[in-house]
Amino acid sequence: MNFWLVKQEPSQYNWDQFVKDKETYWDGVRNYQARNNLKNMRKGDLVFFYHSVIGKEIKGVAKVSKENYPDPTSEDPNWVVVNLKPYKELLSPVTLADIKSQQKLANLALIKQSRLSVIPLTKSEFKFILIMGNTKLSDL
DNA sequence: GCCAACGTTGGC
DNA sequence: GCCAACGTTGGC
Repeated sequence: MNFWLVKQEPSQYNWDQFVKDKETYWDGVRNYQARNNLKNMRKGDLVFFYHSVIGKEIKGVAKVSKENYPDPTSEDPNWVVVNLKPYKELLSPVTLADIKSQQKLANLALIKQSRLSVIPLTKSEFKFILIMGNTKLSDL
């Protein structure tokens, strides 16, 4: 299983809307590095949902429910989406400031490449952030 | 609201 | 193929 983090501005699409929708396709990725990460997602992978600009915090965990397919919002076959389902809300959201204060997380692309919107994480990074969020997952 | 970082575009 | 100009993202 692999671990990821996706970013979105909550004014455009936020965690609460995602929970209401029950499932969504993650569209609008127009960056090759982020696109390549989308393509590497496998069904069942766990994905942090991060609110950029407003809040700047990880709100919850999503699960990949469908692997990459062409982005229905683009004519260009280069771009793909995956389907995500809400899996678990973090008991306490983990802020960017929290993450920056942790030496263990200093190598996260979230910090190093602030413009990348789809980011891979290691299992230990993922687990560490879950602990920071006071959240346990039964299948980890 | 500003600006640094970075990706993309287009002229040469 | 290089690089300047420009646009976008996102933290502060």
